[in-house]
Amino acid sequence: MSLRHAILGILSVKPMSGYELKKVVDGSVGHFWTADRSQIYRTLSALVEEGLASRGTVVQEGRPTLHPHTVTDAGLAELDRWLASPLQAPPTRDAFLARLFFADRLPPERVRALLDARHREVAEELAELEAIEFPPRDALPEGVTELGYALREAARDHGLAHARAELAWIDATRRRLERITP
Amino acid sequence: MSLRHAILGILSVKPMSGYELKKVVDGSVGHFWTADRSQIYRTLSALVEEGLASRGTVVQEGRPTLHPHTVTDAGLAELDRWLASPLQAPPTRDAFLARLFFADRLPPERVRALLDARHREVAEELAELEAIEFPPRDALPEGVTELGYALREAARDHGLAHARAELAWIDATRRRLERITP
DNA sequence: CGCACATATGTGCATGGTCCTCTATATGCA
DNA sequence: TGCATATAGAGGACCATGCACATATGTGCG
Repeated sequence: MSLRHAILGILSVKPMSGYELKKVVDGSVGHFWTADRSQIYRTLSALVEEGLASRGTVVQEGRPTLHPHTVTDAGLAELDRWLASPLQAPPTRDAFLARLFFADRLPPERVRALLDARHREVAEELAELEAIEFPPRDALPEGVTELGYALREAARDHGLAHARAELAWIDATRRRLERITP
Repeated sequence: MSLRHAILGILSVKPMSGYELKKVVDGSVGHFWTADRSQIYRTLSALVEEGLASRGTVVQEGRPTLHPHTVTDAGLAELDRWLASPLQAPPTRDAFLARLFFADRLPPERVRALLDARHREVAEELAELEAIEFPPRDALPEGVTELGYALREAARDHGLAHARAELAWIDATRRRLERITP
C-alpha cells in the first residue's frame, strides 16, 4: 500500500540500490515497517515506470551490477502529497488478540502460556528498542535536520511506549485470570 | 491469514450466516479485526470445502435465503490446534509512523497538524472503547464462561491501554517539537 | 576441496485481501 | 413517486505480499 511512499521517503534522503534499501528497511525503519526483497525490486520498477524514480547503473568489478535509484522531482512531489494527505488508518488487526478472544476453549494454564509467550516476545522487542543509540543532538549527521532527528527519536519512543503498555496490560491480564482460576 | 480461524472461533460460539458474521465482526471483534463481506463468503465456502464447517439452508419468506454455517468436529479440532500453535507475530506496520518518520520534509506546522489529526482519531477510538458496557459478572449470558468473560474484558482493556499510551505519546511528541520549533 | 555466506537482481506462483458490481425483495422516508 | 437502506449472497478485477527459485561471482572457513 504505502511501501511506495516509504521507499520514496528513504530514497529522498539518499539514492540507493534495492539491495541497500532492503538493509535500511530492515534496520532503520524495521520497527514499524518491513518489506520483502522481491517486493522492493518490484516497487522500484513500478516507481521508475511511473516516472517517480530513475534507475542508474553502476558496473562493479567482481560483483553484480548495482542499480541505484534516485527520486525524481515528480517523485518528491508525490512524496509531499502523500505526507500531507489525510491518513486513513488501516483497520487494526491483531492475531494475538484474536487468539486470546477465543482462548476460553483452552484450559486456563494454556491461556496463561499464551500470555507468557507474548510477554517474552514483547520484552525482547523492548530490549531491542532500548538498545538503539542516537548520536548526541549537537553532532547531527549531515542532511539530518533537528526536526528530522526529533521525529526519529519520537518514532523509537512510540515503540517504547507501546511495548511498555503491552507488558503492563499482560501483567494486569495475568492477575485478572489468577483471580478467577487460581 | 487467520480470518479462517477468527471465523471458526465466532462460529464455534453460535452458528451464523455470512451476513450475520459480518455484523459480529464489525461489532464485537471490530477493535482488533475486520473483514470484507465477499471475503467472508469466500472463506466460508473454503471452510465447507475443507470439511471444517457445514452449510445449512433456511428459506425465508420475503427475504433472501439464509445459509447458517456450523463448525464441524474437524473445525473445532482445527480451531484448538490454531489456538495452541506458536504465534508468529506478523511484522508491525504503522503507516502513521512511516509518515511521521519522513515528515521533516514538511513545514513544522504541518507536522503538528499530523499529530493533531492522529490525536483526534485515537481519542474517538478511545471513547468508543470506553462506551462498551459489559453485563454484570454475576449475570453471565448463557454459553459464556467466567474465563471467556474475563478474556473479552481483557481484549477491550488492551484497546484502552494502547489508545491511552498513544495519546500520551502524542502529547510528549508535541512538547518535543515545541521545544525545537517554538 | 567443498560448503556456507555475502553481493545484487530478478521471475513465477499462490494466497489473501479489497473494491466494485450484480441479483432480488421489503421497508421506510420525504 | 422515487430513493435509500436492510437483508443475503456471490463473481470478477485487481493488488500487495511472501515464498521459492534462478543467476553469477567472490570470500572465508575448516
